[in-house]
Amino acid sequence: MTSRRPAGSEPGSPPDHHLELPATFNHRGAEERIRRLWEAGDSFAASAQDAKKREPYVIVIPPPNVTAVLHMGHGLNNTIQDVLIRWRRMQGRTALWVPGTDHAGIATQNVVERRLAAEGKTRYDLGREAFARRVWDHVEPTGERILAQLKAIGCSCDWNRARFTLDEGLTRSVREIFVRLYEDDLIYRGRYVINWCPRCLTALSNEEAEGSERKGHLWHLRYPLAPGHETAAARTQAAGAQSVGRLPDGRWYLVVSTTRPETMLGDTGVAVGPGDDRYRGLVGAVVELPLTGRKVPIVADESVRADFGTGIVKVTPAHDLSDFEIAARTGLEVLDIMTERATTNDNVPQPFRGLRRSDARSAVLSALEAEGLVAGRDAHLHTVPRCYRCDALVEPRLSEQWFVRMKALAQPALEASRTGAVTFAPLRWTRVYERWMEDIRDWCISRQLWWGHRIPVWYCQDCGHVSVPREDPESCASCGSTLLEQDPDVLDTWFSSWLWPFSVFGWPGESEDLETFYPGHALSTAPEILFFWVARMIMSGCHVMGEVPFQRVYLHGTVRDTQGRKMSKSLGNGIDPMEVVERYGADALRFTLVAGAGVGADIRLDPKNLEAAFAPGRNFVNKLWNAGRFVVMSLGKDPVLPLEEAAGEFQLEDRWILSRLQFAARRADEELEAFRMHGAAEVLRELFWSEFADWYLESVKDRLQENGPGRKVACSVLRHVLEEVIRLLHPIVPFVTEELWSLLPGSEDGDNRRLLIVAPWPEPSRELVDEEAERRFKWLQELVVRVRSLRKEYRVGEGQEVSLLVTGGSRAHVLKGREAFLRRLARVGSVEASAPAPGAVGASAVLQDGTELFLPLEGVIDVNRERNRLTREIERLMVGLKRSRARLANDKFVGRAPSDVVEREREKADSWARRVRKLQEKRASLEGA
RNA sequence: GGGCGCUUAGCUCAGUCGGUCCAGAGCGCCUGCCUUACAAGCAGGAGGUCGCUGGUUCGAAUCCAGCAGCGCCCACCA
Repeated sequence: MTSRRPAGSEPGSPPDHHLELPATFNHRGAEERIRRLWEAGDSFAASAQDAKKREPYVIVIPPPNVTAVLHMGHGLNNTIQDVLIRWRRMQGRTALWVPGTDHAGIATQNVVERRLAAEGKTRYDLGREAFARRVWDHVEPTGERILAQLKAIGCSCDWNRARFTLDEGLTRSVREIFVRLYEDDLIYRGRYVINWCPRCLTALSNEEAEGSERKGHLWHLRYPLAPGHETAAARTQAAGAQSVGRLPDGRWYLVVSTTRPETMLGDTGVAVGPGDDRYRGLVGAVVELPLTGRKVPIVADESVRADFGTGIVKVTPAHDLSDFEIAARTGLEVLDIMTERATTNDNVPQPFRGLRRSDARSAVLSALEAEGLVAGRDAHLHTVPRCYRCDALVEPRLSEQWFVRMKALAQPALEASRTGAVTFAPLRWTRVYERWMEDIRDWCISRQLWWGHRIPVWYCQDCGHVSVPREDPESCASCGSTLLEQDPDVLDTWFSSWLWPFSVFGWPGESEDLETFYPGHALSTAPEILFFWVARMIMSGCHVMGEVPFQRVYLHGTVRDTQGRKMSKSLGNGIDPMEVVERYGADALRFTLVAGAGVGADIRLDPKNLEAAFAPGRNFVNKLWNAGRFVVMSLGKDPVLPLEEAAGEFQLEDRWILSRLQFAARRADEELEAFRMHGAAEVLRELFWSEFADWYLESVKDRLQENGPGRKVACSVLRHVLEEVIRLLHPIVPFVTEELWSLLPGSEDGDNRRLLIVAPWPEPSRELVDEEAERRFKWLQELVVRVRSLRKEYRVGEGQEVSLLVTGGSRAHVLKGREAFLRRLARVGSVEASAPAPGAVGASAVLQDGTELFLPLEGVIDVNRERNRLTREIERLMVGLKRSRARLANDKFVGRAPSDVVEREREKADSWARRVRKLQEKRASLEGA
């Protein structure tokens, strides 16, 4: 067998073509350069023309908010999308990924308002137009940076198609859909109790008011009955009701319970349950509302439950949704007591005007207290709604707003899920989606903001005519007056996002793009916006385009810190993806995220230790780079034999790795198909690292030193497998693979003169699957590992070759001609198929198929010394073991010591006993078989 | 109040149809190696009653029931 010698040291050895490749992948230099190559090659662009030749595959990006730069959640989301897009592109699809950003109404306005506040100003100081300019000034650079960041992590979007939800085209889409829905009576204006954020000063949709638990009080208030209704109260008390009584001045009162006493100023009635016998006599009576002196009626309503509080409820229709509904059913008046100009609100008695909510509460309570009308209070845990953008307590408030009628829109979207036209991964989200759709409520879309799409509605100041036109009107369509005023409000930011899958392709209006690229295929996003966005896109898609906007929805997990908290700016536990890209490279970021996140599973990363958090990706990329570097250097400049021509000369390891490659390629496809990106990453890591690098490369090193057919065949396989591995890994780690691709010498089909990004995805070949080779090689692997293990056990250094006796089993013949292999991988000098001589000293092991290995150790190690060492160690252990056993045999110890101490003692003894047994076996093997 | 999810090695997590990938990976740890691809590495190890209790089955991490702990979503009990 050829002994090892330095490459290029004599004629006949491989050409010395030292390529000066650095030992680590220099991501800082390479990524930018590779990105330019991709862009110069127009690799990301996809046109309707292309799609005629190759079937399209379309993803529209969940447009990041222009409020701020990207966080790790975006890193995960966009890596997932890019993996899908790159994979499909290599499969030969016209892969189109449409990028863009979202104007994010409230969120963005808040950010800019906070900045103004720092300057001591409010938006009113600037006025509407100047404020809007100010927002644009913030949004434009941020939007640019977001797109640059997406590029930095390797996203292969068609950048020429980048859209913004507030750009001209999308504004047209918003206008068109608003007008259409209005014409179809699916948009209406009405006075309802909506969620009002008193900090953002705008209405919110139901979804934008998030429930949060809060400790508060349940107050019990006494409401006196109006003169003339005493008999009703007396009858009630006679019937045994506890919540009716008499004040010192003789007036009768009822006790009502409320968590928000200040709203009593807006009460217009009191309600009891219709089936509540205690209060049957009260219905129809009149209460004199304290502090205001208003006379309000007592009504019966089925929403009032007898078993909560006193079973009597105050009704404040303008400030509580359920009270509003009671009023609607019973005809109670609606009285708004919280207005922006509260100081002039005639509904509120003078002392309580112009107060904040919390001040109003204490003022009302002390006033009631003074009149002896507070019966008491209980601690109470309740859920209060908060603004999803600023966390302020949301106020239910009667107000005139625009709504979308959702029932009809939801029907086809619900159907789409039930028929499987759209599917969710993980599957469990299907039910969540359907339940929401089933009892969907109307969508409040008007916002009292200045940043967003202005509501396209004009009110005639002369005749009151309301017009909702496609073009801005000059005069009233009804009376001709030019005194038109546009609705001051803007639309919910999601009102533009929900059109995204078709608005980005130029809707309204026919276009080739729309025709070609709608519907798309997959959507990847966070489950938080399932209702806000995903569900609504499906509704608008079905309604406008008659088809769901995508077939598959992948809802990925959340990026959290080590404590499981969601990463957020306010907690300061975020990780800046750009910092990771800078330090470890985009590939390291991507691999870590992809490999770390199961389907829909959260991913935990330590923001305080980026080094550890991204080690999996960084290590992998480095390994990939080095294996690639080794192959490139080994191949040299000589032309590489096409694989088909080498086929006749394949060695066992060649057949093995080629077979494993087919297996991994097939699995990778399956995993990606099911959105199991982590599964793909794992399969490919196993193939590349544990099989190709750890075993195959080591197996062929000797052949590479030759100069002849053996080397040629090895080079051919080496090159082929690396090339395929690089293709398979490209969607996950695009930069380092593209770099290696460019370094690989020209392949048989010459297609690596093209960029890897557009190279074909490997097709598993049935012919290269070789189960026999896999079995044999697996056996060899086991043998090598056992020999290494024995060497380690008996401290036989790697500098020393051992000989090996092999008997039994069914595969010993596989060893024929594997001397070089065994020497390299296990430092085995010679192999003999024979039983050890009687009395031979050595170590033995049995493989799974029954093959017996015997490693003669005499002469290799000092047997006597090793035996003595073992004896000493055994004796040392025996001392401890005996003592331990003695304690366990002692009834006093077992009886009195705490049970966990006894338990630990048992474990200790067991573990000692095991070790002693092992060492005794070792010593026995040294005595000779 | 409803609904959903999670609990597997010290840590973070895979585990598809119940059975030779079923007890796995990465990180960490121990031991030995700077072996000319890679110390961000190589080789050899240690480490887990798969949350608990029952049940179904020839067979359960996997299916069923109950329990415990954690987390998420939805909901107008004032």
